Amino acid sequence: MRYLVTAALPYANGPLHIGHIAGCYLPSDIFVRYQRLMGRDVKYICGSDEHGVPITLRARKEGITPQQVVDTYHAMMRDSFKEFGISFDIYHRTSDKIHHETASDFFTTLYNKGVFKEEESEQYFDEEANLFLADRYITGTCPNCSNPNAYGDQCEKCGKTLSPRELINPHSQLSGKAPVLRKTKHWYLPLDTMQQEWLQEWLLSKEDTWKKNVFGQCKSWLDQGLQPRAVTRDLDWGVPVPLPGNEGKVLYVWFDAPIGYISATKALTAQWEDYWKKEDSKLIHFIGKDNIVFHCIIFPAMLKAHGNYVLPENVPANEFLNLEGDKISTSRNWAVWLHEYLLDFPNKQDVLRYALCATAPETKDNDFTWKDFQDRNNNELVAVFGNFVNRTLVLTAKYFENNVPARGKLDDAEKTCLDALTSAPKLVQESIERYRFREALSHVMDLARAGNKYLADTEPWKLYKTDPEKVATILNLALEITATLSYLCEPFLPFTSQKLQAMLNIQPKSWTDAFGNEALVAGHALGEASLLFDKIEDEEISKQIQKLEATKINNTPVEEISTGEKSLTPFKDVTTYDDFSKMDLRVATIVAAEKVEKADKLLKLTLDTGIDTRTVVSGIALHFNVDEIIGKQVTLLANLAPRKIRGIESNGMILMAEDGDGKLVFVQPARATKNGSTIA
RNA sequence: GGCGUGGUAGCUCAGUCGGUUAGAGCGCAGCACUCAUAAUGCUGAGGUCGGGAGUUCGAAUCUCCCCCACGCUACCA
Repeated sequence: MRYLVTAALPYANGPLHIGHIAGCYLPSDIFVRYQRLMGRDVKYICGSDEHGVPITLRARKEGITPQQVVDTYHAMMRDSFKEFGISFDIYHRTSDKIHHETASDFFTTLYNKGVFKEEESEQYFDEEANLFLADRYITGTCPNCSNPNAYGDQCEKCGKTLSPRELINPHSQLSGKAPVLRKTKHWYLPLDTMQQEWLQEWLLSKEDTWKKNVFGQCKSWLDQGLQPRAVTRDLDWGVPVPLPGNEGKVLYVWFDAPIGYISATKALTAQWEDYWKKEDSKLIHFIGKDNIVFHCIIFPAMLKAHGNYVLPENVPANEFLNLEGDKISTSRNWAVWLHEYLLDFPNKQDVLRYALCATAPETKDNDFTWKDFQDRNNNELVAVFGNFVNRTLVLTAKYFENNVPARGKLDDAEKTCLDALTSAPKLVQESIERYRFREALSHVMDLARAGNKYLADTEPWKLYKTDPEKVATILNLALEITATLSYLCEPFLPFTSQKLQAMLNIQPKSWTDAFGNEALVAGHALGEASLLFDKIEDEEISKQIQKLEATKINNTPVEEISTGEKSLTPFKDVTTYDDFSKMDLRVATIVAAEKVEKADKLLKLTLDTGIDTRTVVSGIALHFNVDEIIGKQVTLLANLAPRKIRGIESNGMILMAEDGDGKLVFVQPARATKNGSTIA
C-alpha cells in the first residue's frame, strides 16, 4: 500500500498567506509527516500553478512576461514553504516541460478516445490585438449591480458570476475597443453523461468517509445536474492544444492544473505510475473549500475518462480562515503573509504552526487573531509544553548531574502517568487518521499537561532530602514523557521536535520503534538544555495589529479613489436624435410594490402613468424596502417591449442613477409633476 | 427563492446508537505549591445546547417551521 498526498497547487500570482497554510499546507504536512513516521510509503506532491489569465494580466500591468511573473512567485513560495517546514517531496511547477508533455498527452488520450464533445461558439474577439479575449480581458457594466468595471467572468463588486455576453457595453482590456463576436471551436468534458454513467454513484458511496462539508457540496452539485465543461480556451499562455491547426488555443487552467500533480510525481520518481495507477494506492487531495468541485468531481472525471488511474480516496477540504474578523483578501492586502511572518518572527515557525493547527477551519470558517496567537504561545506552548520540559531538565541537572536516573518501584501516581504515556500516541494516531488535526494536537498537549500534573502531585523537590530513590523514579518517568513528546510533536512542531531531541541527546525514531519501548535508559547523558519557547510580549503583538490597521487605512482611500474616478463608465458611441426619440420616457408614480416570490432581487411595482396603471418588475429589492418607495415619482421607459420575468409580465423599465458604490437612486422630476408628463 | 455546511460556557471547540448531573482548553475567581519563563496543580463560578412546535417514558441528538453566519445556485433589461 502506498499514499499519494497532494496539496493544492498555489496560484503563482501572489505570495502565500496564513489562510493557505491553515487550510491546506499545514494539515497535509502533518498528515504526511505522520505517515512517514509510521513507516508508510508516501509521496507528498505540490507545485506552482502558473497558467491562466490573471497571470497574463499581472504581466501586462507590470510590463513583464508571464514567465517572469511566475518565476518570481514560484521561487518565493517554494522558499517560504521550505523555511516553514512544509516537507514536500517535490515542489514542481506547471510551466515545466514535463508538465506540458504530461498535460498534452493527457488531452490527446482523451481526444483519441472520443471523450470530448466538440462545439463551435461565438466568443468576443479583439480585432486590433487579433486574438480572442479571455473573460478576464473583457470589462463592461455589470448587469446585476451596474458596476462599470465588471470582468467578463465575474463582477468583483457584487460577486456575481458572469459570462462576457452578459456585460453591458463590453470593451477589450487590450485595445479599449468594443470586441466583436467571432466563431471559435472548443472541446468539452461531458460531465452530464458521466454523472449518469458512474460519477454520481461513485460520489454517493463517499458519504460515510468524506467530511460532511465536502460531501454536502458535491451532493449539491449533483442535484443541480452537471453540465459539460470546456477544457480549452483561446489564450496564448498555457499548455497548447496538441491538435494541428489550433494555434492560439491552450488547455483551460482547471484541466491543466490537477494534471500538475501527475507531472510532479513523474518529475519526482520513475515509479510514478505505482502511485497513480496501482489499486492499493491511496490518493488524497488536501485543498481549501473553493476547490471542492475540481477535486471531487472534475478531476476524478478526467482520471476515469483516461482510464487506469486511481480515484481519490479522500478530499479533506478545509473551510476558510478569517483574519481579525474580516475575510482574508489578497487584493485588499488583508492578510498575514508567510514570508513576512518568517522575517518578523525568526525561528518561530512552530509557534505559527501550532496556532494555525489549533485554530484550523476544519469544520467551519474560523478566525485568526494576533491575541489568540499570543495566548496560545504564552499559555500553551510556553506554560504547558516548554515549562514542563524545562522543569524536568532543571531538576535532572540539579539532582542527577544531567544523567537519566534509574526507575524504581511504581506507585499509583506512576501508573497513572504511564497510562497517559502509552495512550497518548494511540489517541494522536486515531485523530490524524480521521483528519482531525486540532484534536490530535490537543492530545499532544494533554500529555505535557499530564507531565505537569505528575510533577505537581509527586513534588520531587520536596522528596529529594528524604527519598532520593523515589525522585529518581519520578524524573525517569518525567524524562520519558519529554522524550515521547519529542517524537509525538514531530508532525506538528518539527523544529521543536528536533531541538528537544538534541537537548535529550537522542536520535529521531519512527513511531513504530519509538512507542512501547523505553526511550531513555538509565545513565544516559542528556544534552544541553535551553528554553523551547519564548514568551511573546504585548509590544510584538500590537506591532502586528498596527500593521494590519495601517493596511485598513491605506485601503479605504484607494478604494474610494478607484470607485470615484476610475470606475465611471466611459461614454457610449454617438447616437442620433431619431434613435433617442424612439424612446417614450414618462413620469409615473409607484402606487404599489411587493416582493416577487422566490426571487431575492425583484420587486413587482404598480405604476400610475397618468394614462394607465401597469406592472413593472424591477431588480431593486436589495436597495429599497417596499414601504419607502410607494408614492415616489419615477422615470419610466414606457414603450419598452413587454417581457415576462419570473412569470410576471413587465411593461417598461424604471430609470435609476447609480453612484460609484453601486447604490441606486431614482431619477425623478425635481418637483412633483403630473403623471404621464413626457421627458425629452 | 432553492441547495449545502454550521449555530453548544466570555472565546475556540468536543459531544458515539436518543439515556443519569451536557464536557475540554483558554479566559475569570479562590486555594495550594515554589523545581520551573509569575510558569504549574486543585477547586469554583459561568449553559433555556439559535428560537418555536412535535414524536418519545426520556431530545443538544429524531421530525416540521422560523432566525442568523458562510458557501454554491436562481431571478436582474
